[in-house]
Amino acid sequence: MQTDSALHLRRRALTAGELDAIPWIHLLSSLERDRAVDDLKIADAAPGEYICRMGRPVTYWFGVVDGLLKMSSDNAEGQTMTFTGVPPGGWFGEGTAMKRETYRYNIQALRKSMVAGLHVDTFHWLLDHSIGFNRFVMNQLNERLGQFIAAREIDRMTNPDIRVARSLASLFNPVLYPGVGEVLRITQQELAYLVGLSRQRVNEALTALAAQDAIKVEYGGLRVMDLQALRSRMSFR
DNA sequence: TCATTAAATTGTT
DNA sequence: AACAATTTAATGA
Repeated sequence: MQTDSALHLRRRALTAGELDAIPWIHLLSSLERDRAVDDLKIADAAPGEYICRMGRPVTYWFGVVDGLLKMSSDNAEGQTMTFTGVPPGGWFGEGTAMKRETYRYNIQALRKSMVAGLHVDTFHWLLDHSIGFNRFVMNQLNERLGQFIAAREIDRMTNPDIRVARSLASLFNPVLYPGVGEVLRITQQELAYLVGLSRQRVNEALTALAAQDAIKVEYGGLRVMDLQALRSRMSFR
């Protein structure tokens, strides 16, 4: 299905819109920003294509400009476990980039996406020079920790409605994914892949959530009406 | 720009 | 898993 070759990042000038989709770019001084922009590469990822694979040495710190990615890992039995989706505005791999280790998970495009990459060396240079960048990364690590703890809870829930609600809530996380905003572009099929349910069941759960005015179901996407309701949805049915 | 057609997505069984 | 209904994207005059 997908080729084995690494994602091909090409260098080109990013448009103003693409730069705006990079949340940390505005935290830099003009000097730092010039250096970052000069190094930034951009790539299109086809559906199913791998952005990075477990065990490969870290070369880039990645961010989603547009589209939707899936973060997963393969356990000892060879089964694939999905951790989370990565919507626009999300950056990942900072932990491994800091330690210059190998990727600890796979990142795969769920649909045609646009991915930006910052070379690890530049990533380290920014850590050494920009306080704003450090703050961003620290905040990022902290927020993701919270998200992964929440993900463990989600995994232990049996009720599909709640699983869908909580998974959605984490995709709408404004700190980790500032590019998402009010409307998350995701099909019910894609959400089904992420949550690990059938599309039918996801559709049913979404209809239920819409009936409670927590979300609005739109063609090719979902609109949050009440993020708090998604987060705190408890089991009662 | 509009009308037609194909493709994607959704709702339902 | 299959189907029909609906929405969007693509095409070409």
